[in-house]
Amino acid sequence: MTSEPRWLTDTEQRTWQAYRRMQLLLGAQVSRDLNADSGLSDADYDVLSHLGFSDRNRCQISELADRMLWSRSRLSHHLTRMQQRGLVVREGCASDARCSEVVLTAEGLRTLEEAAPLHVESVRRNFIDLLTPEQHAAFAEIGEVVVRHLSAGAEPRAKKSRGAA
Amino acid sequence: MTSEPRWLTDTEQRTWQAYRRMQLLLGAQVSRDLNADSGLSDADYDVLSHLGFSDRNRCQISELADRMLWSRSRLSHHLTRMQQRGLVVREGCASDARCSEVVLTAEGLRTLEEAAPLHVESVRRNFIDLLTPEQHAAFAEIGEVVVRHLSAGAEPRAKKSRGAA
DNA sequence: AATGAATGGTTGACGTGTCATCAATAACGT
DNA sequence: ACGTTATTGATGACACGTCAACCATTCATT
Repeated sequence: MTSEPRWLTDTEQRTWQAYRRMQLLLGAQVSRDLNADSGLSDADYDVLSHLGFSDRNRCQISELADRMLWSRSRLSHHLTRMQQRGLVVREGCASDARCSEVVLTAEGLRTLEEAAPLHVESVRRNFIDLLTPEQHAAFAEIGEVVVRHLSAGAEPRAKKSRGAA
Repeated sequence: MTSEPRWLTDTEQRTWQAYRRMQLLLGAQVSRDLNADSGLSDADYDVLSHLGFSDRNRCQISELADRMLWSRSRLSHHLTRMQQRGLVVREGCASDARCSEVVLTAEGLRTLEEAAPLHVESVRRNFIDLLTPEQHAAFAEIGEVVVRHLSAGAEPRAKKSRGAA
């Protein structure tokens, strides 16, 4: 016999339920806002945002996927769609013919700059501003503990930063 | 002029990032475990679980959708797939010919009972057991605050429990 | 009883995410 | 130089969620 299964205590049940419901509702609300405000999906915004913070608004595809914790396939599919909408373009890479880069188009940049403040407001309204400073600290701490635990398990996709390091 | 956009402070940024990453990684890990252990998706487990806690392992479809915070359409599609796999069956309702009920099959029940302890273990391993009791309390509190805020916005789909209340 | 509105549930089309696979290219050992 | 292996990225098939359209039934009003 393996050890008796340990069910969740009431307190633990409460924590897990709270998390699941928060995740569901918060995600839905922020997505809804984003879409209503800017016509973007969560995924769209993530891509635009990551590119906006990248040097010269461009990034190699694999690196972008890694930074976003997305699969390459998912990113590739999504970029195809965003390219069709004129938000980004792919460009070949001179030094390595296998590589491609994505770049924000002018429209992509404009879209991002329009969307960002509204998105931030939504995040504030539905989450950030609901928490006391103490709760911020506590929450961030918890999140980081969990992320650290989960990142430890998955070996970090041998990042061969050629050149530096 | 609308007011100057308030960006997130570093602390707030940290909270938001922690949340997003935790959500991404934790969801992925728990899903992976569930699928590896029991061949079930998150959605599958949720349906089985809700039915398992229902009276006589059955539930009216709309009510189930409401309890799960799913759209009727989503549930209908998913039930079709689960029915094809033999986990649940639909049955008509005597008192109101519009209604249908879903019932766990014997196999569905067996699957749930097999999956549940493993799933609980996964949740413990990747989340619950990483938190101190104080963190549990803090986290649940935060989650509930957010859920309360978000539920307040959405008016609650007038539930008219007719017949067997 | 008859009409129209509301409710329960299904369906199809479409966009998206995952997985396995593939072509092209690079890196490496001989 | 050659062949082998790893890596980058794209693609097709499939599962899933959303949205709008759609029947069937029931309720409300007359």
